[in-house]
Amino acid sequence: MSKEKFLGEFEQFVLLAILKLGESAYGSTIRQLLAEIIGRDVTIGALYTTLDRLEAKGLLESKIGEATAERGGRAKKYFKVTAQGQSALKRSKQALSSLWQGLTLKVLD
Amino acid sequence: MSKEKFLGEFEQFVLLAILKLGESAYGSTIRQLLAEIIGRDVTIGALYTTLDRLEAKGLLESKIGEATAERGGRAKKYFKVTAQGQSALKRSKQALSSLWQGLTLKVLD
DNA sequence: AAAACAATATCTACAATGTAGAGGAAATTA
DNA sequence: TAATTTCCTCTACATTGTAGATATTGTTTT
Repeated sequence: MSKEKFLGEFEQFVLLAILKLGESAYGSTIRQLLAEIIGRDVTIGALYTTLDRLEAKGLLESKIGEATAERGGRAKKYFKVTAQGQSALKRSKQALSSLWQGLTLKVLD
Repeated sequence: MSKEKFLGEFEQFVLLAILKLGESAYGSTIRQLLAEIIGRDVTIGALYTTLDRLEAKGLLESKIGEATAERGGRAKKYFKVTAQGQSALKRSKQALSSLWQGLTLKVLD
């Protein structure tokens, strides 16, 4: 089926963050980790838009958590990288590899 | 002055390719090297559009070569990464670093 | 139970980047 | 000067990036 599309860079970051977060990946935790990884802030709107798109493409799946919050608030939506998401990421990594090596060797430091 | 914008991934690849090509960076050589690096074809239109945009942003500069061709044809347009281009790339590399390391550690192989 | 509050997600819009392909320019050669 | 070759320009549209305002859904307060 797949068109073997390539992931955008931000998409890759998002996927990675979710992978790292494991069970606790939802909006604000993702956003937080992302900020650390990327080194700058990410607005909530930017994040959710990307999350939705990745889910639409089948690279992520989500489930609404139970509303067991302690201090009120809407239920969290937990995300998880699908198998398809993993392979997409794996492919990206391939291409990234040459970029990374190139940049590393090519002075720039 | 700078808005400190981030480079797109394809833009990074293009910049790197030009850096690697040195004196001989023009349309078709860039396209060729890019194909190797990225692992898939890049249409000529896609390439020039990006080249132009990078130049407009001051990350690249170009000069038309002398028409000393051997078998006819229009003069080549040679590209070169500016100092500004180098630093932009350097900044991108920073962010890429965490992505690359994350992907490397996070199994996926 | 209504009002205020808190935590989270959805929607809408627009900007930037990615991607293609048809077509135009300039030089060489027949 | 017409044909051929090599290369670049233009136009258009798709995808991804980014933001902010707003809606939902619980809890706590009054």
